[in-house]
Amino acid sequence: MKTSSKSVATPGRPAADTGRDARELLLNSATELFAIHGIAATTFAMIAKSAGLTPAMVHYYFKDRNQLCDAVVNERLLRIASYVWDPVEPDADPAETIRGIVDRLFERIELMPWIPSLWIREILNEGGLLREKMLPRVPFKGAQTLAGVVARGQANGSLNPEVEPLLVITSTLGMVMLNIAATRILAQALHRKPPTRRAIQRHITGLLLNGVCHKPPTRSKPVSSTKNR
Amino acid sequence: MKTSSKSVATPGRPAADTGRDARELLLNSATELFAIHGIAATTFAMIAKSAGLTPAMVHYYFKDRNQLCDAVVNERLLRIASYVWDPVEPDADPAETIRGIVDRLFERIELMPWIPSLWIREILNEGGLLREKMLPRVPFKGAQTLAGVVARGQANGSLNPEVEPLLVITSTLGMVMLNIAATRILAQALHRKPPTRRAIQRHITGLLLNGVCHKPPTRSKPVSSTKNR
Amino acid sequence: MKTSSKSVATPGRPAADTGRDARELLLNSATELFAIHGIAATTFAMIAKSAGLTPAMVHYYFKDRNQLCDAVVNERLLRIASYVWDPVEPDADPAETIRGIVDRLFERIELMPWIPSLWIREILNEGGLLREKMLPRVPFKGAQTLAGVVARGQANGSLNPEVEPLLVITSTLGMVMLNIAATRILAQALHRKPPTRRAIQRHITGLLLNGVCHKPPTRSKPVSSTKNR
Amino acid sequence: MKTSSKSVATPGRPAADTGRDARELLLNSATELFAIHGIAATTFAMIAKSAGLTPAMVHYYFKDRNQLCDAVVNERLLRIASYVWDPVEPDADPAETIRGIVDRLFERIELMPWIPSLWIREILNEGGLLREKMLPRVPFKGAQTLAGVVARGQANGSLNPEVEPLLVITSTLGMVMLNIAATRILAQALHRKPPTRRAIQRHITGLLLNGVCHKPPTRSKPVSSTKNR
DNA sequence: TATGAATGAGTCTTCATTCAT
DNA sequence: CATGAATGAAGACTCATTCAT
Repeated sequence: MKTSSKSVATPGRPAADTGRDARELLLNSATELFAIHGIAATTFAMIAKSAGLTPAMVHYYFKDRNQLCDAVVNERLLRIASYVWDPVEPDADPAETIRGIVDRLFERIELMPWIPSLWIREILNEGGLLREKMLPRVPFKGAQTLAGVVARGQANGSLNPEVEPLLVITSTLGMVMLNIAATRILAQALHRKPPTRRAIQRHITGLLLNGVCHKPPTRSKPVSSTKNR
Repeated sequence: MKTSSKSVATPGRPAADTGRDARELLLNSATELFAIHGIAATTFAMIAKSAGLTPAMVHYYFKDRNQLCDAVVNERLLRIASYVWDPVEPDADPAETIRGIVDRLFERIELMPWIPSLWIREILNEGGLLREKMLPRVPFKGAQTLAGVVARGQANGSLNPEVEPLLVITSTLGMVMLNIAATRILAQALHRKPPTRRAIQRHITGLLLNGVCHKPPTRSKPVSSTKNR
Repeated sequence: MKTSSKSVATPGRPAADTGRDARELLLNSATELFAIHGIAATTFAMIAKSAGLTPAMVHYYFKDRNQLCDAVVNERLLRIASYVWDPVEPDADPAETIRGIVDRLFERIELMPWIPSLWIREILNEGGLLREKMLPRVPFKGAQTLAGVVARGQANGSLNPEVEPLLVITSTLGMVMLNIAATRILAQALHRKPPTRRAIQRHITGLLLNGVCHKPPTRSKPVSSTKNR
Repeated sequence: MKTSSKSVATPGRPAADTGRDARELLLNSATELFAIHGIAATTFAMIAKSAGLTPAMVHYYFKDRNQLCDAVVNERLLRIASYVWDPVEPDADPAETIRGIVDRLFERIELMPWIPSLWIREILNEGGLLREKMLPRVPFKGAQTLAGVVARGQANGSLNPEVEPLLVITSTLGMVMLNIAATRILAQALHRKPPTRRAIQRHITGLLLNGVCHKPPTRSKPVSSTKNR
């Protein structure tokens, strides 16, 4: 479902929370359009039209573009970040940790396909308009934990020593976002049919684990630990 | 005269005499601003101001934004693509091939730091405004050759079988672009000093070669050097 | 409210309450300025100023110049054309038919003095900007009926055989439009006082009927009157 | 030929009067474009392009649009006016006088097809940009002579008394200009083939003479007195 | 809560005009 | 004589924002 907080139309109170619905609708439209066209190039009119409402409503609920961005960060992006990073544990196996991050990220992207575009455009990118909003609020504990896990593994001698622990964070996130974002265009350019999502996931996990962990992990278990949903 | 003072231009970049030719100046400004703010959000006034000229000059030389984009593609991006991909050979060693691509790309980015941003924003990204202009013109032979090299290596049993040959293309490019783009923000967020460019390059090469090639390549030679082109 | 105060509008003209509705005001201003300066030379600023509004309002109601022209055609010109041509009957007397057209046209021009200029400039003229919009929508049945009436009269031997039935259409319309448009300039150039509208009408009717009908019509009734419609 | 004063390339003097040629070329282009698009809507760039020269050249020869208009009036329009009106004689037969004017006008239009459009648009029309330039310079003696001839004929009782002598001037000019201008559009709208120029001329002469002169003139002689060239 | 009207500021674009060459 | 470069001024058009209803 798109709007997680959609009212259940309590009988008796005809449309008391119509407003919340409209707000969610607009926020969804905004997020998707931000991903496709970029934040700066998305007009209030586009958002309103896509939500079947008027531009004045966008202004009514979000005041201006800046506060709309705040809403996207708080009510969409931060939740995703928590979902992905919070389960990371300091004492876990490096391979399992990375695999878990990749799996959870894939899972979220399946639900919200705008994630890679928006992340690449407006967070990763220099000049991205959500960068400064996200930075102070992202739960970096998870990310730092990952870096720590890798560093310790390298100290053990069990991980690829050329890898930079800090960059494992960006490489992991980026590998997922980027390959998903690039798949369609690549297949189209080369006139081949695009790899399935499952193949992409296997590629990423295989490449990352192999690349970071020096020796290929045991591959007895299936690609995804979350039962490849 | 316009052409008399034009130097013999390094591919992908006008040259040492930047500042002589208004057109080149504008094209440089445009390219850099496109990378930072995105094409749609970059106004002619911004470009002109950054080049120390008037907005009308932008129209004088490029007519409209579309043709300005054409110029960016033809006179900047395509040259870079050729430089990176053209040397790829069908019978080469997979590891050396990947290492070469990474090295050449790093080299270009050193010269033109706007490359990762622009590539991510406007080519890779869905809705990117240079996508449709680049696609039909990119020299895909090099990219396909890489995929072929990897596939053959997999058939040999010498390469990681989980890797998808097609995605090695995006993973290689992306790994470079993305880690460079993300490095600054990551260090800033975590309050550590950013990895050196050399460390980044070692990380990427190490991760990729290890990830793709199953066994780490001989590491007798230094990670990478710009002299091996 | 926009519609509640709208009067029952004389055809071809919004109504008595001009000034209430910004759209009507703008359309009136536009039509008049189009007649005086030509469509291409009339700026939105001119229209807005003449209506006491802002240029942005023109865009608000009409989007662009093309749609403004559509409105002029649909809400002004076509109504006039219908008013003038619809009453033409196939079995009527040629003289009475022509007289009727002239009279109705004069009547409309009295109300909307911009008609001749606009018609000449933007419909009649090669390159006129309303030509292509009007052509497919004008009620040509009336015009063709006139041509038929004339042709039949010529077959009878009762009308001037040198006259070309098709050109009677343009000659009738043109004679009116043109003499009205030219009167002021002519008098001014020759330093005489301009003929009255009534004298112009008598001149046109007399010249046309005499010219087309071979023998002067009975002149017992006054040249023309607006009561015979 | 288009350029009446085109240099004959005197042998020995390679291109001394190239300039005159360019000027004539530009003046021709300007005149034609003025007729089609209107003066205000014709840019220097359009004129230059149509003449195969640069916009700066237009400025070089004519300084600004106003002086370009002066040139059109002095070097084109006034000559035509003289040609048409100068031969009018005070004691001539009214019918012959009108016929002569029509014939000479047709003759000029055959050579310079832009005449009707330009005359209608920019002289006849209220707001026409050549109006004020032509007015004080037109040889009105001819026109006034025509009016006098008609008035005297009416006093004799030999001409249609309903006709206004002053308006015979405009009606005559206008009948020609307008029917020529309207013919193509009319035929196109009604899906019939347009009348030949000869049919148009017969229609006009027949209508005018019959209309003004009360009794049809003897039609023993051919339509045009100038041997219908 | 919702909207249509209204607008000022800003962007793209065109154009006449100037000027150095 | 001729041109390409350059620009200020102005036009079309967009858009976020305000406001009355």
